[in-house]
Amino acid sequence: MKTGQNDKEMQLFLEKIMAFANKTGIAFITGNIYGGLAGFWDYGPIGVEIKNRIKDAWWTDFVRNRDDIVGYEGAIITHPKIWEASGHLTSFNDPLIFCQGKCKKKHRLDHLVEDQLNINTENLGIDELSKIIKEKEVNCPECGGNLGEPVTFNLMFNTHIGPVQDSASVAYLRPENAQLIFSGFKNVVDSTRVKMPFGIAHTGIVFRNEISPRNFLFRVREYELMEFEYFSNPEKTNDCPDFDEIAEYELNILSQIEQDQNFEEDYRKISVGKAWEKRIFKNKWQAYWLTIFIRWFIEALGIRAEMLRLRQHMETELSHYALDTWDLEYKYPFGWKELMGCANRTQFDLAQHQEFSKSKMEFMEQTEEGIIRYIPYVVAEPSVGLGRILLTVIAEGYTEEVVKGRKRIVLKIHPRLAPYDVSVFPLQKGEKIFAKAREIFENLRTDGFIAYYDDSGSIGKRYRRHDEIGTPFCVTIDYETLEDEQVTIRNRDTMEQVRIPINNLGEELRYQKRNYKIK
RNA sequence: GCGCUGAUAAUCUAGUUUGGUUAGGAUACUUGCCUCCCAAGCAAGCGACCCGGGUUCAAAUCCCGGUCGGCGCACCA
Repeated sequence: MKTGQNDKEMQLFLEKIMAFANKTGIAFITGNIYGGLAGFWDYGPIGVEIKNRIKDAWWTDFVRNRDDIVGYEGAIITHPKIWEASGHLTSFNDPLIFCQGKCKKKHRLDHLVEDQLNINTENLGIDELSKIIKEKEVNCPECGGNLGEPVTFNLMFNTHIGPVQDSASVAYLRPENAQLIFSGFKNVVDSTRVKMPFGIAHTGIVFRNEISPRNFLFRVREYELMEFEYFSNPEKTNDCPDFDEIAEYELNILSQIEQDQNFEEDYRKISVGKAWEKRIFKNKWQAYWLTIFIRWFIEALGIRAEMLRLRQHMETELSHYALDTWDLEYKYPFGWKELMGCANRTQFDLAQHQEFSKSKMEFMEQTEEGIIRYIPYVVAEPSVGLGRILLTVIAEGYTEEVVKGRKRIVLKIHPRLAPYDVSVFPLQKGEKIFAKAREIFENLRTDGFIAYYDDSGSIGKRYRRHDEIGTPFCVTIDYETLEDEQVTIRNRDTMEQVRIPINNLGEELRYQKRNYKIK
């Protein structure tokens, strides 16, 4: 990670991005007229467009355009039993105790009892733990101070169903979407003709009562997750027919090995095929999906390859349900951080739901030997926060250039993600030229483009305004247009202009959008 | 959540040390004039001391509490 002066620069960059997002109508802290609410964000007119287009790109590429993934959307307020089965009710409820002495530090009550007294705490509740601490007169391990009364730290938001608020009416706002996919698994299997292996995709808002929200849109308490669970026959978890097609793809990797060795570089380069041969990945499908997503971020969203890496979780880092987890990390202004997570969740969740609900979670498959039944195995769970992609896309795209001695701010984002496809300007004032420009603008809209019309200020000012929000193309109508039926297309990144017949306009814009390359 | 630190218009900022005039400037935005292929110029307009309490004749300025941000620690199923 960078140090010294660079740290300062990076920090200033994040602050610049936040001010930029505010100025251009991308994102605002919610309730800011009342001072703001930490960890919750509102999206403005430009932000909501970019956000929706990112979501649309994801859904189009991973659900609509694939034969092996179907969609699902669960309820936000969830059946409480789901979180008992998933383990969230125990692992999201941490018993904590605060030092009342000098250091004021916070300790996990269960860890304290385990470390200090060597007692297994697995089945002990907060009251029992508290009693043990008092009986054995355990003090703060940091400063020896007295410990106060324990509190429960619940990372799930809860609410009550119905007007009576008692313990029987408690329900939780979902902290992840995955459990809605698992608990709805039978619904999908029974209502559609899915064949193994296949995925169930889900997008939607989740709620986590994070302790300290930080870094703009990065760590927040309410955010939209886009993910799918990819299921396989547990006997065939490495049967990945398309793997060979991507085997040569070069990945930036920081596996457990490099982290154990305190590897000095940010990552090591290796092809996914070689990494699989060396069993750096534990599952072939997981390697496949991680590669597909790396490629998606680079090619479909325009993120620079050197800003992305795959980092494997250390054994101690793994969640209770995961066999192996990889983070797809982006080099944010505040360091390498998770953009997407991809866990191998095994059969854990479906088995849990089978046990708790008494419903069979088995999948029936017709094979040459006859019908076999099994609990499907989740080989990969690519799960990504929409807000984090938005932050990444803005951080990647935000560019300052000097043009003729003046600063030009350009949001160089992929045209597929831009809030407007095209903006239409009449070059001069005049009724005829306005009418022509309006006509072209309306035709572009009819033709399926998200278009904007602007006739205020100088032409240069209009270009700059659209550079800032990332509009990739501006079409200018001048007096000659009225004679020769030609218009000028101006490119956001290069500022170059081409003059083409109006009849070819839609086709040309579509071509340029499809073939867009970020330098 | 703890510690350090900060908060002046949509944005950037002067003023806060040492309380005292109508809180100054730049950018952006709106309107008009002029110009028309890269934020030109001129004129006018719009717009702020984070919230609450205290001290004082008087608070943007001093004190206390809160909110929000940044950094460090902790947390990140």
